[in-house]
Amino acid sequence: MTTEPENLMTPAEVAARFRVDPKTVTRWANQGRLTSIRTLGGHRRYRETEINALLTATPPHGR
Amino acid sequence: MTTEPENLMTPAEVAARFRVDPKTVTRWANQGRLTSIRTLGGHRRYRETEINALLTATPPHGR
DNA sequence: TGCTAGTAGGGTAATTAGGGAT
DNA sequence: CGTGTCCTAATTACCCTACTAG
Repeated sequence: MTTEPENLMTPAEVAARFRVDPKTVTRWANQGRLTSIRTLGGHRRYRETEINALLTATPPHGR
Repeated sequence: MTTEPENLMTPAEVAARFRVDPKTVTRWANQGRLTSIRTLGGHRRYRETEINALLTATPPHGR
């Protein structure tokens, strides 16, 4: 299927994952660093899969 | 739930817990001693659980 | 319809990254 | 060897008012 429904997240939800201000998420979207989908009223929604992919940790390489 | 959201801490918060300069926390991350997650702007966030684990006191082995 | 929380804007202050000298 | 400090550039946080989501 070419049109799979995506789980969307609100700015506040994305901000909570990254521990940043919702405004910062908006800035990322404006800069094109984040895919944003607009509601008819102009509010942004974000793809959950993309957020999870960007949320990668660098684990300690112990010792 | 296979992946639960992690509570993240800012460099300043981690530094306050350890009573060190934020720059020192950055060094720990660069050396791979600390797990770090990056914002899209390059700022680091740290896992609260990991910090708490590292904050465990070494009790005096009394007598 | 009204109501409340959240978001879009824009401006300005505070943090952070990175390097380098100590 | 580890940490704190100085510097500049970049990123993020907080302030406001108006509008949208539900």
